[in-house]
Parts: sequence; structure tokens; C-alpha cells
Amino acid sequence: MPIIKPKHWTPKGVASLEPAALNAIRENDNNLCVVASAGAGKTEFLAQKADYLLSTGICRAPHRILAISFKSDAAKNLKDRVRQRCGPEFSGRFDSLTFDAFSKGLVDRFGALIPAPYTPSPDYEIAFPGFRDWDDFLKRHGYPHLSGKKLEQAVARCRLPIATLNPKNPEWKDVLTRFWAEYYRDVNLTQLTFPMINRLVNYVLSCDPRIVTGLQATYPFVFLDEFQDTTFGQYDLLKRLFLNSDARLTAVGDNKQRIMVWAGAMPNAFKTFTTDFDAMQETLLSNWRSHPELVEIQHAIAVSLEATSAKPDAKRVKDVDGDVCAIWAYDDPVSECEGLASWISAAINSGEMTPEDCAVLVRFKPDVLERELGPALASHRVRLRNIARSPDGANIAIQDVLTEDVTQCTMALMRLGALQKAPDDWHAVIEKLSLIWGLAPDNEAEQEILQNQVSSKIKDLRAFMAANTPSNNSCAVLVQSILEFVGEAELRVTVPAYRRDKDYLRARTGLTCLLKESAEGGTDWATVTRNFDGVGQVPLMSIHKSKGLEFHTVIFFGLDSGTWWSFKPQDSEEMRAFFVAFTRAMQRVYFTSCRRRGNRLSYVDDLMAEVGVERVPGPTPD
DNA sequence: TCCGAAAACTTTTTT
DNA sequence: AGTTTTCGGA
Repeated sequence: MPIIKPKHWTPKGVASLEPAALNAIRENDNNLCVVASAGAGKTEFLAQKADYLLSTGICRAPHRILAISFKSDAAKNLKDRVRQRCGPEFSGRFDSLTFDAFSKGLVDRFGALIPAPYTPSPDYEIAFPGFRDWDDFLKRHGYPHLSGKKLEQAVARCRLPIATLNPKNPEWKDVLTRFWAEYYRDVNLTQLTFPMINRLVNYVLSCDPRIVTGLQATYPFVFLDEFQDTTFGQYDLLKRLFLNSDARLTAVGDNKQRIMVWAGAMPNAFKTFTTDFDAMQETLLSNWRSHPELVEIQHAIAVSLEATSAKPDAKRVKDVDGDVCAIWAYDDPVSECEGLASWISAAINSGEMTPEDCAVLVRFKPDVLERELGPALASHRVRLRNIARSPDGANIAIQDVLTEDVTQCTMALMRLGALQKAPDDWHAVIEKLSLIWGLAPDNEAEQEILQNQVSSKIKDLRAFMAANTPSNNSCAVLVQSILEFVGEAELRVTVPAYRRDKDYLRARTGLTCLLKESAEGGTDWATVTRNFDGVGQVPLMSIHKSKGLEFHTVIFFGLDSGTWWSFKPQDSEEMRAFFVAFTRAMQRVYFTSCRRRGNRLSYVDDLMAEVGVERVPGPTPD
């Protein structure tokens, strides 16, 4: 790949980038804080910046870019986008990881250097204690008066070794010492949680500065995605690694979408970062997601969160008639569900949106709404999909089943068998199998054999599908046959998360159970795969799960004091949740409220009224 | 075992 | 705020 001069670089694969994005791409003398509001194209910006650094040789081999995200699918998306923009040769030096995967990698490489008694056994296991387990620990060791939640926080925040700790209450020192000791002795294996791994990495870096120097030499450029959600431990690690180094950090995110403080995110990550790392600020002003009328309302909410919020430039064209936003008032939950169901069904039937384009969001307990709205929609022959629900017989949410490696591999082959055309799946299967079977992508002879094997397997699958109608049994047989072809052992070796039987089986059971569910009432295999993928179903989820997603139409169920008992105006976590829900919509957003559940939220109502959003009687079945 | 009062819980990611 | 779980006393 030829190296180009920085002044000759232009964005790839997109028509144009806004000036702030171009500035933030070319600015590499300072650390950067990039404020990217909803729909600003964060992933695209990071991908273009990666392309700039790699293709101009500013980040030259063997130097690499480290990109850290929170969720594994965000890390994966970014990696894919970078590959699309600058090709496999350059994107090979783009390491897109979650914070946890990055930290675990360091413990796996340098765990032996962690001083006793904190040295983990090499075959340690990852633990996910529930809130119950923390309380139990305290009770077992004679601290029933302390709260498990506090212990969880203390473990995540206290640096190692505990001996150097100087807490206000000396009891905590004993508790933490015992906690770390128990995790190492309780079972034959060391058990670690991710916050513990974070603390261990920090400890080993403080003991051996050569590791820090090594990482700084490898990564002169670091990207930090969704920075507003950074936890104390993660930020502490970041400082340990890159503060006062030559590494250039680019933190991207949006304070207004900070809805994880209750779960341990820093309340002021951007401000702290800007001060500590002396970062320059750029603000992305485009909104590629929503049309001008919605952006106008979003801006009013944004200003109530941060008075200085800049007004985004809406790039989406409005393509619906009528009001794009309203608060629908109902008297009781039954008419609320029935009115909503008939509205959704009418909008689908008129062709203005497909079911999967229209999301129903709730603040919490999607299961409860699923039981009420599900049957109402079913009577209009519209299916509702609660993505947080576990399929019958499985112990993993539908949403997570879809992103599992075992699912993506199996379903790609399944679609190739069931559907007329699935070009993306062909490439995905070839790429995945090359990796799993350890074949070189540039060895033509090997690739040809691989392609022939896949073609012949697809023929087998088609024959099976022609001879067997979808049923519990035929679904199980298909999954088994595909996994035998792929090789379960080989697949599991390439996915670290599948090392333990329990974790692999959880994913595989989820896949099988969701497939069986998707086959119910289905007469053909094409329908089964579409059901599996959620095509033709209205997605239902919490606001938190909707973060990062977008939909043609968003319906937020329950804008009332019963749902938002703790609502505080201005810059509160609740108001930010409201903002996140609102900004998921491309074309329109409606809220429902119901008198039986509580009063109207007067602060939100007033704010909405100022920008012309009316509270109106909700649609009713005719 | 039952009853009423009090407390807890609601939003989540991660190999 | 409203629902669910837990706990103590009978």
C-alpha cells in the first residue's frame, strides 16, 4: 500500500465530512476531546481518522492504533468500518477492543509479574457475582452491617496492594484484604471479576514501568469511544498508561447521553480528561440521523441539559406527513395498549414503515409491557419482540444471541441455505471459516477448496430444507449439522469466551432455542430465518439497550410520574435518558402517558409545549 | 403458616 | 410511585 502525503488525504467512502471532523482528524499535536451528539457519525469519524493516520504513515508500522469501546458489538462495528475504509492491510494495525478485553489481555500476558499474594493462577476464571454474592461475602466474614454494593464499588476503586490503602474507616481495609484473599483461595482456581482485572493491570503497570513504556511504543494513537461512560477504574488505568506520554488520545462521546452514572460511570469524565490530558475540544455539528423538525426539538432538550449546547445541522430529509412528535394521553393501560397497537398496525399497513423500523422503548421492565402490548399487537397480526427476553429454555437475551459468534457463523450458513440471495453471508462464511480452520486468505488453492466445501454444504442444507418442514426437531438437526461442518472444537478455540463449556453452551442453547421459537407457525425456512433476525417484528427494549441504535419511528411508552418517580429536571440522569430515547428517531417520536399510572411530568410537558409538541388524546381503535 | 409492615428494587457491560 | 420480596411476630 502506498503512503500518501497528509495534504493529499481525502475522506473515503463518504461524500464529505464537516469541518470540525476534518480538524479533529488532522489535529495530532494535542490530545482531543470530540463532542459528538446523537447521530453525529462517531463511528465514521473514528474510521476516517484511523484511515488518515494509517494511510499517511503518521502511524507507521510497527506502530498501531488502540481503539477502546464499552460494548463488544461497538468494538466490532468500529473494526469493520475501519476495514471498509482503509482495507485489510492497514486495518490490521487497528486494534479495536473493549476496555475489559484489553485489560484481560494484559493480565494474560503479564499476570506472572503481579507480586504475591495477588498473582493470579494462569488458568483463572472470570466471575460475575450477583448483588446477592457480595452481601453473602460480608455476612460470612462477620460484616453484616456493611452493604454489598459498597463492597463492589470499593473493590473496583481501591488500588493494590491493599496494604497501602488508608481508608477513613479502617474496617474497609480488613474487608478488602479478606475479599482479595478469598477470591484466590476459595476454589482451586483464581476467580476474577473484570473490575478486579482492571485493578491487577494497574498494579502490575505500577510495579513494572517497562510494560507501560512498551505499550506507549506500540500505541502512539489511542481512540476512546463513548467516553462519557468511563468508570473510575478505567480512567485510572488510562492515566497510568498514557498520562504525560507522547501518545495522542482522542476521546469521543456526548455528556448529554451519560446514563450510566448509577452503574459506576464517572460523573464528569470529559471535564477530568480535558484537564488532566490538556485536551483540545472539537464539536461535531452534523446530525445525519434525524430531520430538521426533530432536531429542533432535540436541541430544546439539549439546551435544558447543557445551556451551551450547539445546535446540530440536520442532514436527514423528512419523509412522513403529519405531526412528527406528540404526547399521547390515555386514561387507562388497556386503552393505551389497544390504541397503540391499532396505530402501529395502521402505520405498517399503510407502508410508511416496516415493523422492525418502529421501536417501542420503556424506561424499565420490558417484560411487563410485553405481556400487555404483545397480545394487543398480536390481534392486529403484528409481532412484538422483546430483545431482552430469553428464548424459552435458554438463559441469554435474544439481543445477545444475535451477536454471538456461534450464532453469526451458523445463521450465515442457514441463510445461504434458506434464502435466494445472501451475498454478505457468503463472504462472512468464507472469512470466518478461513479463521476457524486456520487457512491463509491469500492462499488461492486453499481458498478454492474452502469455497467448494462451503458450496457443497449449502447444497446439503438445501436438500435437507426441501425434505423437512421447520420444527423443533429439524431445527436442532440443522444446527447440529452446521456445527459439525464448522467444527465446534475449532470454533471454540478461536473465541476466548467459549473456553468454558458453560459459556459456550449458554450461547449455543440460546441459538437453538431462538431458532425453534422462530420456526413456530412457520411453513418455510426463509420465514424462519427472517423471524430469527427479527424481520417483520416490532422491537421492544429499555432506553439503555436502545443506546447507539436508530429507528424510523420511536414510541416511548410511559411518560408519566409513575414511571419516572425520581424525575428531577435540568441536568439529571432521568432527563438524559429522555434525551437518549428521543434521539433514537429518524422520522418521528411519540410518547404515551396514562392517568392510571401517574400524573403528567410537568417539567417535560412544559419543555415540549415550548417547541410546539402537544399533549393530545392518544389514537384509539376505530 | 399466615399476616402486615418494612425494605428493596426498578436502568447494565464484560472473555 | 408502585410492585415485589423479606422479615418478625403470632
